[in-house]
Amino acid sequence: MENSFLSEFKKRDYFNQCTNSDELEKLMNQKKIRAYIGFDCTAPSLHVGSLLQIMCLRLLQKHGHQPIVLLGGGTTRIGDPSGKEETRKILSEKEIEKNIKNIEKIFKIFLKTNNTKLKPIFVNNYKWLGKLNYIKFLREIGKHFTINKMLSFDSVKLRLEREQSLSYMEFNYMILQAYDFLELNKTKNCLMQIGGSDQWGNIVNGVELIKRHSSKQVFGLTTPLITLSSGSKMGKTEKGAVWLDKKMLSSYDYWQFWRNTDDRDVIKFLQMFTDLKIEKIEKIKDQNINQLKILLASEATTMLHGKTAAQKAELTAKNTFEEKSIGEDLPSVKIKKNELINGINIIDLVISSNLLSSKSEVRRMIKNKGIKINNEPVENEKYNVSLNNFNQNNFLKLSLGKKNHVIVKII
RNA sequence: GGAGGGGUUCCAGAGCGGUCAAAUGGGGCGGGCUGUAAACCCGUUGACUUCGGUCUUCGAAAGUUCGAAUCUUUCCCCCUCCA
Repeated sequence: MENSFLSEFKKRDYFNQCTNSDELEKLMNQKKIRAYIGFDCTAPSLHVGSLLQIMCLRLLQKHGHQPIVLLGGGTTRIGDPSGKEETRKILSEKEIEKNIKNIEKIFKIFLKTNNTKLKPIFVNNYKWLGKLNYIKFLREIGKHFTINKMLSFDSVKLRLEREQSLSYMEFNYMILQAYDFLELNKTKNCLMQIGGSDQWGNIVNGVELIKRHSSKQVFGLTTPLITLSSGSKMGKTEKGAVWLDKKMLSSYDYWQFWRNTDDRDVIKFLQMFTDLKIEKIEKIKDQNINQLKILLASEATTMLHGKTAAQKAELTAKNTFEEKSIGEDLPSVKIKKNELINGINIIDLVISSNLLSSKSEVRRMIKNKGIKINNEPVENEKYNVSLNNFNQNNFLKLSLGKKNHVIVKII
């Protein structure tokens, strides 16, 4: 019989590779298991690039399996060479600890549950990696790895082929990740590791290490690398990374990110990043594409920021784009009434509203008709904004291009 | 350790004494078209400006020169070949 978790995993296009599909299927049909994914803690938050992995953990939960979230305080101190062309900067201990705390919050939102048996288990590998004894480690763990094989892994091979230096420290990363899996297997009875396709090598190492060291069978499962139809990487926009954190990216901007999905990616994203049933998506997939984008945006935003925030974002978007009026969820800046008596230069207003940071750029935008006040392009950089520009509610809409709007309020 | 090649604006990559804030391509941004999409077309892409200019940029520092991204010296970093 086909396993429900794996079957949905595949239907939603999360599946890339598995170390042993048949056996895993048997196991997951027999009992509920624990599986883990490791996350990098180099940034103060995660961004959409990690969302697929988070969704995998949600899916585990949905099918009654318990997720383990490994926040790699230890491995972040080393740096994964997979897919990296260069050694990346090493963060201070303090920064890493701070990042871990912050990232944990994200998981508590996505993996919220009342069932204590399914609550995510948080582990920090610094706890065990931090106190490793080098000699003991080499004898117990190191002996299971051959250099010959390690050299053949893409993460290492590519770096060497390109003749980019790979430090001994980074070279050890894969061993440490394998050791993490072993440790989690021993202490938490973790039977599976999931990861992006770039983690395949690292995951396989863990599976093999456990087989050799403990003679147990565990599994590895990877998700595909999501490529956008436009060819670029998922999760980057003009404004930078799409963070999964209100403080770093507002719920409105998050909603907008999904709303602006390329037509060709909409169905795929509905499958991957919403909880909508596959059958339902199948049914609605020929509906108006813009309606589907709104659905996608609202579903994705609800999951992270809650229903209220999602509705607010949707309403604001409707007001802003369809009715060209003002939505309350738009960012706002306040301005003192007495400053307006003599008028404020348009350039200064744009700068103080944080739409742009350089005056030259504002001038350029004005030349290109990219700055608008209440939907009217500003024609001259010497334009003065005065009380006349505000509506009866003391609001004014200041726009940069079509998508960036700020409400200016008089106080 | 020896011999060569190189470090240029977000990236790739030209320039090799003045006409260089630096070709070209990519990316970004803005405008047009549209559907807050894609494709396409146009503009723009160091900062400040009283729009005359001014200031800071071509690995770092010092020097030659009226004048340097371009020449010299020292230093730092990367690559190729030899040992």
